[in-house]
Amino acid sequence: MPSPNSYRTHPSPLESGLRQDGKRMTPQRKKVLSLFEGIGSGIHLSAEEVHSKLTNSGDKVSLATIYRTLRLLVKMTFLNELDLSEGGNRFELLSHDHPDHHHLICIRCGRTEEFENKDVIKAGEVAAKNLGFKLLESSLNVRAICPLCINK
Amino acid sequence: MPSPNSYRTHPSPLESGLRQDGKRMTPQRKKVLSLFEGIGSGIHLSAEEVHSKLTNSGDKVSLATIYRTLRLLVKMTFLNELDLSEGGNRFELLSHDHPDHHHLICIRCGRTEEFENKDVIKAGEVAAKNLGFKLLESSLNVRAICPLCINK
DNA sequence: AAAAAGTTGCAAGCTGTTCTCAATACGCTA
DNA sequence: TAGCGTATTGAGAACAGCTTGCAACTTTTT
Ligand SMILES: [Mn+2]
Ligand SMILES: [Mn+2]
Ligand SMILES: [Zn+2]
Ligand SMILES: [Zn+2]
Repeated sequence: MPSPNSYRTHPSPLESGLRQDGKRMTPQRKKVLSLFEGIGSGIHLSAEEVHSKLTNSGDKVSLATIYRTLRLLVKMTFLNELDLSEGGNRFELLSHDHPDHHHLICIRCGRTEEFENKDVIKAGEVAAKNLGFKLLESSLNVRAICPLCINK
Repeated sequence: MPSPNSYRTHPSPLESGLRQDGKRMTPQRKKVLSLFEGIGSGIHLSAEEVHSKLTNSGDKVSLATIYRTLRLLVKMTFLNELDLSEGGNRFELLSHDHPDHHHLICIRCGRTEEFENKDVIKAGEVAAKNLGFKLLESSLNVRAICPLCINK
């Protein structure tokens, strides 16, 4: 009689995505994606932060692998990569309800808030069209000072 | 009889801006700003490019000084600093007729076009206001592929 | 079981930028 | 216009963030 573990379990989206591209599921890849999934959307982590969060929870994944995995997960559209300027790029879970949001960043403390705006998306589309460019993505970064940092 | 040079000439905006802050006018600073003024607005140069343009025209300014000067000129609002991602920040003459324009960047060849859009500016203002942030500046970067690069 | 192919960790390397510090230049004052 | 105090420079070391080469290791395929 087969043990419970011998039943083939449904492959996760990550696993099937990897498989159909000749790539392999590894513990490292699962850990990185799980971290983002556990933490939820709206959180913007640097590679270093991903590394130390995993390290702190006892999972050792080398920084090089973190970088490789983040790149892969972005290509696979599990994550979104942000260039908020100041101190390295950041990554967030790609949320399918808010795919096209923008960011308001406090340049003092780094606090980052999200917002959506149809006109901004339109503006990018119009600009690309007018000049005959094929649009990939547009991102609005608003640099500002948050209420807590204003009098410092 | 005084030579023509003995007449006190009007200090340039650069010079007077520097003076009132205890800073000094130097040939290096003048050269960097003149390069941008000569080249006109709408050109987005990296620090390396500024360095090699000056070097090629016989003016030797160290790269460290280029970086220091660019930072200074940004603080003095003669230049605008752009983070177009990919390969270093860029600098442009701050044009007072088009202070708030945005950029459409070809990710293949780096060609960068400018456009203006009132709604984008509004979007940044609204977002900052809603969250109680003090707005500094907002920039929309549209990543795209230009007509020349589309079939490559 | 062996071979093939993908992945990892480590360390070295790279790029863009800042910093350290001795030498130099600027601009005020006498 | 010589002298002085301070700002600035150039050269290179240092740094941050990220990528790469490679040997060891882990799947997967045959
Ligand atoms: Mn976000
Ligand atoms: Mn511009
Ligand atoms: Zn803040
Ligand atoms: Zn192009």
